[in-house]
Amino acid sequence: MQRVTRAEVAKEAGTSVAVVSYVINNGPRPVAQATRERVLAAIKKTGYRPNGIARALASGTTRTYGLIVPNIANPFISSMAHALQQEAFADGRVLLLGDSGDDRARELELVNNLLHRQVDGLIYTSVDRHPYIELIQASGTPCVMLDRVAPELNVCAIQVNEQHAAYQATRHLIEHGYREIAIICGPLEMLNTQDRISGWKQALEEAGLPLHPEWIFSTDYTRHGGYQAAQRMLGGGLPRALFATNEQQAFGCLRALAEQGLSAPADLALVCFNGTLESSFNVPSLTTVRQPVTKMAKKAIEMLKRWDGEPHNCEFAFELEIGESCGCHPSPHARMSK
Amino acid sequence: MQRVTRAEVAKEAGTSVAVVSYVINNGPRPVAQATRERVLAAIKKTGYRPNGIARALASGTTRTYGLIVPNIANPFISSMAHALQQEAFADGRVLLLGDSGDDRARELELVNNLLHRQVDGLIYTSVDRHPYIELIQASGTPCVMLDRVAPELNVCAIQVNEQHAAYQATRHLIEHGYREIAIICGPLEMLNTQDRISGWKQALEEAGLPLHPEWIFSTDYTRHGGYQAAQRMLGGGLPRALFATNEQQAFGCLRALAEQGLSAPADLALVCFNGTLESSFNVPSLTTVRQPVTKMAKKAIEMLKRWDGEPHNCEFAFELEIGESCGCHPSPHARMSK
DNA sequence: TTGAAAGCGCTAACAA
DNA sequence: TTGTTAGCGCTTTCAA
Repeated sequence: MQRVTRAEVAKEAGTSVAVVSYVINNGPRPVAQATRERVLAAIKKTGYRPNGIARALASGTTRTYGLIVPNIANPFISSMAHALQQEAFADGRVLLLGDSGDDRARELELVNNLLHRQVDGLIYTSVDRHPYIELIQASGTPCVMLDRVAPELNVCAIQVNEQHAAYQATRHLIEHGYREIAIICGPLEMLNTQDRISGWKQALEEAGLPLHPEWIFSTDYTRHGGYQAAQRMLGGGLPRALFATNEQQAFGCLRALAEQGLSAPADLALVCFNGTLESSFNVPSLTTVRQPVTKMAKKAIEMLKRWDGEPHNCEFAFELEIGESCGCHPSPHARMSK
Repeated sequence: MQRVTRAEVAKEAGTSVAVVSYVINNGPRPVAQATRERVLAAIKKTGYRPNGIARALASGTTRTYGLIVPNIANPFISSMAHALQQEAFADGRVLLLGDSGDDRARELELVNNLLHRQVDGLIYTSVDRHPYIELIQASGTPCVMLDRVAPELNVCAIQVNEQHAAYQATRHLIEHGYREIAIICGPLEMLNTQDRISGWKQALEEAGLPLHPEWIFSTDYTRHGGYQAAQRMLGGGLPRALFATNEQQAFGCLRALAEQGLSAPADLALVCFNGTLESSFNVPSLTTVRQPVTKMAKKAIEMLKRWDGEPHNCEFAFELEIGESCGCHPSPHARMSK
């Protein structure tokens, strides 16, 4: 296994172990050019590799961030994870991945696990937006939430204003002239579900449009959830437009529609939340609220680096990406039937 | 920060530090019931948390596996990562995520980085299937490849027989009666591209069908790649059927078709490789080669646990999931036009 | 059943 | 500029 240690390199180079460290770390002490070269030669000759664990123990930093997410298989989350890893690596760190599998108990285990591992920071999205903040704060570990959490928890968070985004998305449907606008949303007890519903409501009320409570279809944030919600919707009077609160629900919904011979935007205009590249390539492409994933990732890492223990809340501007599903652009389907 | 150490717990409990360890680890020595309770009380009182890094240094195991992938934002890969994390966690370990960002140089950095971190094992998919095996073997770190690699590299690998899968997928199109069958594939220098092309060829030759070299559309394994390849394809004489060598290429292709008012399976029958849940929910759903992700993840972790240094190669059975894109089932589109 | 103490491989303060 | 050495917090052997 990993046999060679620093002592052997020092012996080989005829120096002390400290000098070997100075060479490897480019500090904190200067090393004479000649000595440095002897050390480098010795390292090459022995095939020495510094032991990251020993280093972490002595230096007090693991050069590791923890990332806790509900489910890495969600494309929005994996694209965020991708961006975070790129940023973290630029900072010389790698990510310890904690995938809760949409399970609250598992999430708790992961929080504990990653804290024990002395991560230098934690980037955290809770399964149900009831995060285990006390644990993290008690450990003194820097932490950035990637979600809205209850304001009374004094935490750092990075997010877009989801209520406003939901409002804008719904506004967009209203500006199309649609008057019957339903919503497929996540579990009602989740804070972000509540935000998105409330943005939707606000837009409807402001426009003096009917707000049918039976047009709130709560379900999981999954394709299957969207599919089932849409089936329930199809069982009643079909609204003219729909706001789906994530991309996967939107796809599930489109599938359910198609199975009844219906499609967007012809039969139901659609906008959704947190679109990824999938939204742009889908047929029809989806009109969607886009979060600036790369910028947010950059900021998250920066907040961990400049940690001061204060609860900063950083809000990012979202973008409403116009696709074909709302009816703005002629969709390929439409062209097809020409 | 993390103040409390084992020494304080020992003092609080009036025992030695060793006993505290015995209690925490349930061994290797038995501890008297009364003592154990005193220790547990002391732990609770002081809020002590074992330091995972110190533990790793002393015990020689980090309880961590490294995962190196080309890009976590690829849905097939993220679903594999999800499954791997679940399995690893059941084994008391977490994953260090190394996302190469489709960059070969970055991949090398990550391999080195994770090896230095003394991961207990490595699960590795190379960007271009030319993995840095020597480095890993030199470190003695257990490693399982999730890809076919050159047979002369003596490594552990888990995979489906991609050539055979490509053959079966193409056979399926042939059995539909299609005679003009193109392929959108990845970069030609990649081993898995070659395998998939060769399965496609084999099926065509066996059936005595024409094999036009200009019907091999090589591109990136991305949506955009598939999109561009399809545009090139549309510029020439359109084949009747197509085998896309991953799911993202298939989606990109469908998009390009739609923009010309064409769709699958009516204008072009389509099968693809490595479908995920997206394939099933897409309209039309995709006929696709499915890898048994969960089983493969289980096996990968097991191989790392039972590491013996021998180069085992473990082949899994794939499944051809029939969707609408090949023309087997009436597609929602078809129904629509009824 | 428990205590003392020798590492694990490195960082960095202190001395020279 | 370089060498010596005391930790970092834990595991585990050796003695008691």
